[in-house]
Amino acid sequence: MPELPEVETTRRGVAQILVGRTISGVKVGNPRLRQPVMLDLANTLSGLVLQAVERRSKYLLFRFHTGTLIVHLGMSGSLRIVTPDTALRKHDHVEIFFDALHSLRFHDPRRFGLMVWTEKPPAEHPLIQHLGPEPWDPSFSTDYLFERARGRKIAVKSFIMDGRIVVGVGNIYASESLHRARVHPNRAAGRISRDRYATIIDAVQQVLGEALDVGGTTLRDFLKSDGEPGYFALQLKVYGRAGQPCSCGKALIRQQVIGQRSSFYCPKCQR
DNA sequence: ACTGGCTCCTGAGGGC
DNA sequence: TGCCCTCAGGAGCCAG
Repeated sequence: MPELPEVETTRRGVAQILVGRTISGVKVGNPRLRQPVMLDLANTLSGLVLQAVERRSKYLLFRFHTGTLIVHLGMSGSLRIVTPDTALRKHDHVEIFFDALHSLRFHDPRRFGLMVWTEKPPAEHPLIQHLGPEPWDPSFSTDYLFERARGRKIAVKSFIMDGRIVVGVGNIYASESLHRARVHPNRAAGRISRDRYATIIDAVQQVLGEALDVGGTTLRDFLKSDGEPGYFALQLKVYGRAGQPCSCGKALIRQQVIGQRSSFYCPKCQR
C-alpha cells in the first residue's frame, strides 16, 4: 500500500538507475490493470531514452521526448529493477527492458495500479488535471485549506484525503497526521478553525516528511532481488493500534470507519 | 456543489 | 489441514 513517501522513494530509486538509458523492448503479461495496458506498448517505447522520472501525487511520470508513461502503484503495486534473466514472479505484469543489466518490472497482485501512455503534457491528462496541490507546495496554505473547507460537512479525515484538496495523504498518514494535530478525524471540515488548519498542515508535512526520511535510508535496498520498496517502519502512533493506549496515556485508541475507510484516533487527545 | 456508497482485485487472517 | 468468510485499500465513478 504505497503512500506518497513510498512512491517518492520509488521515484528516486528508479530515476537514479534508469534515467539516460534506452528502452529496448516491453513485455506486457497481464494488461488488466485499473485501465488496460496498451498491448503494443513496445512499439511506443522501444528506442526511447528515459529523460526523467517525475512524480505528481502518487502518479509516477516517466518522461520521454515523445510523451510520458504514467504509472500508479495502486495499493499493492511495486517497481523493481532486475537483470532481465531474473525469474518472473507471480503478478509481474509488465516488464520494460533497458539493457543487459537493467529491466524494470511492475508487480501488482491486486491490480489497482495503472500504466498509461500520453503524448500530451501530463498536467493535462484527465488523471492529473483535477488534482490539488502537493503537500509541500506553498499553495497548500492555511488560507487555502480553510477557505476550501467553508460549509463542508464532510469529516476532516475524508477532506484531507480528497485529492482535489491536497494530494498524497493516504489512509494511514491521514490518521497519523490528525493524531499529531490533535484533531478528531470525524470533525466536520467546515467546523475547524483557521489556526487548527495551520496545525493540520504542519502535521501532514511532518508525518509525510518523516516517512520519507525513513524511506531514504532504505533506498539502497531498492535493487535487492526479493526486496519490495516496501512499507516503511515509521513509528505509527494510532494506525492499526485499536485498543492500545495512546501515547498521551489517558485513553485507548479507537477504530471507526469514516468514509468507508478504517480510521484510528485517541478520544482523549483528539477533539 | 456535496456526499456517501460502490467498484475493481487478491491475499491475509480468523473461525470452525 | 483445509475451507469459507470477511476485510483491507486508491481513487474514479455514480446516484441522490
